[in-house]
Amino acid sequence: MKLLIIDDEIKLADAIGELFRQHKYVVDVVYDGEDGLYCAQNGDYDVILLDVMMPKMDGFEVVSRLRESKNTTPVIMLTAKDDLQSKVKGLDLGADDYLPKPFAIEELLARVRAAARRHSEMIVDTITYQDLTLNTSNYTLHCGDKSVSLGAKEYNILHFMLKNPKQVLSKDMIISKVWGLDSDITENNVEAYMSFLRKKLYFVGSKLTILSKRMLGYYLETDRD
Amino acid sequence: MKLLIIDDEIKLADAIGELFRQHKYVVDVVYDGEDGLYCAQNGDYDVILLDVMMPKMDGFEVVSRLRESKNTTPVIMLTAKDDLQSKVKGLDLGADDYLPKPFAIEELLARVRAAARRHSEMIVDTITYQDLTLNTSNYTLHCGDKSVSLGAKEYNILHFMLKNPKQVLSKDMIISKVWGLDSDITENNVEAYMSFLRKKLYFVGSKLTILSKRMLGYYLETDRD
DNA sequence: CATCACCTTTAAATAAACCTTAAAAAAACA
DNA sequence: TGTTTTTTTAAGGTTTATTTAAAGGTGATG
Repeated sequence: MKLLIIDDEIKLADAIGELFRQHKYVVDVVYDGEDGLYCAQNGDYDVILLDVMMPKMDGFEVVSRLRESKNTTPVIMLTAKDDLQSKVKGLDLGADDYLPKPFAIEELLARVRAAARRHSEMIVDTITYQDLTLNTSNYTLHCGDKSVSLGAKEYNILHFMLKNPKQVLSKDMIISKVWGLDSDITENNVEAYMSFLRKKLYFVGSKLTILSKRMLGYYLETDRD
Repeated sequence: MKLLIIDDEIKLADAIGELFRQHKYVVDVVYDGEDGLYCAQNGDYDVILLDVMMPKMDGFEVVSRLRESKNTTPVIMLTAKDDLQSKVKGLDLGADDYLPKPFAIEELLARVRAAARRHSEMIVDTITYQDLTLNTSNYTLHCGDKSVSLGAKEYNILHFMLKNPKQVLSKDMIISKVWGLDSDITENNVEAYMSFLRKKLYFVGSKLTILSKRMLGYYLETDRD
């Protein structure tokens, strides 16, 4: 659990930080909006606690810019103002929750937990082409109800091919993509991996096979054709 | 609903007691910190109203000792002081809310209700995946009728894994989540903790094991599979 | 149809990644 | 304070993805 606290009231910010550390969180504390925005965009936080009234850049602007940059980390806004107007403004700009100061410590803890829980509705990323689905979060290949686990190199190669289907990919291209430009890997290496991958495609029962075009490279295609 | 009032201003304390009795609460009233602590530890209250400034033992000490003894009954602190410092102090020591005197009757009633509700909602605070249950309020791991206590690092790592099951989590991800971005922790550190956690999973008899994918990371899976 | 260049597959070797453990250091606790 | 627990460091042993190598295919070309 990783938390970012952005508040210019240094003592309060530190006290909250300490509180969450006692609750086993990893906590970063910054004291103004600019630093806050920077951290928010570059650290991988579960929740951000954001004060509204701050010098340089206020909380509204921070949350607004954060959302502009497509960051979806849950933000709980903290403010002395209890008025409906700023509450609505904060929520409209993309905040997830709103807690007027002074707040009860248990409530803060609870809201942070709740926000983190809501957000961690896991996103499983996949790439699909024809009957193949490559799960990019656990490196497995699915086809129908069968699946196989792929090694790092196998995964990278197949990922490359699935992202460029119908293209003939040369061994050089594959080498530079998967091993990097300056590697003393031979083309036989690619050939060996193609063999491994063919086995796995066969194993999961895909209609797709890896075919080669002499001198040119490899591509995916349905086998009876 | 059972309420404990601890306040050395006898008339005020009795008046508040009467008020809550009118609202169907069961109320105990005591007039100093020592008696207050004794009652708080031995009675089963839903909420405790605690004055800060008292002879013998002040409110800070009461709440601090109460929390030391692992009692989690919600405490609302009452005080003449409206300053941030004593507020933060109270909250840090484990109080749940803070109400400066003089206060509006309606607000007091509302806060007591809110505190009681929150506490009862908060009793179950666990993450479960398959046969594992991680208790997030005392950092223990349960499986069937066995359980183990986890250290902070073990807890954070397992928490991260339980929240993202079926995902392969790289060592980098784990390091930045658990130790923070700028730490000079090595990957071997993560490996060591995986070993500790594996022992504990085995100890509680879970069907889940931590598996690793070379070059990619770690994930949870049932062992026979 | 013989040859050559390229491709495929497999099995064994290798080196990098991973695991475990012990012990030192640091932090929490009492 | 001394004691215990947790965290970090370090080292040697194990595993396994990756690489190498070598033996057969394949098909285009003369």
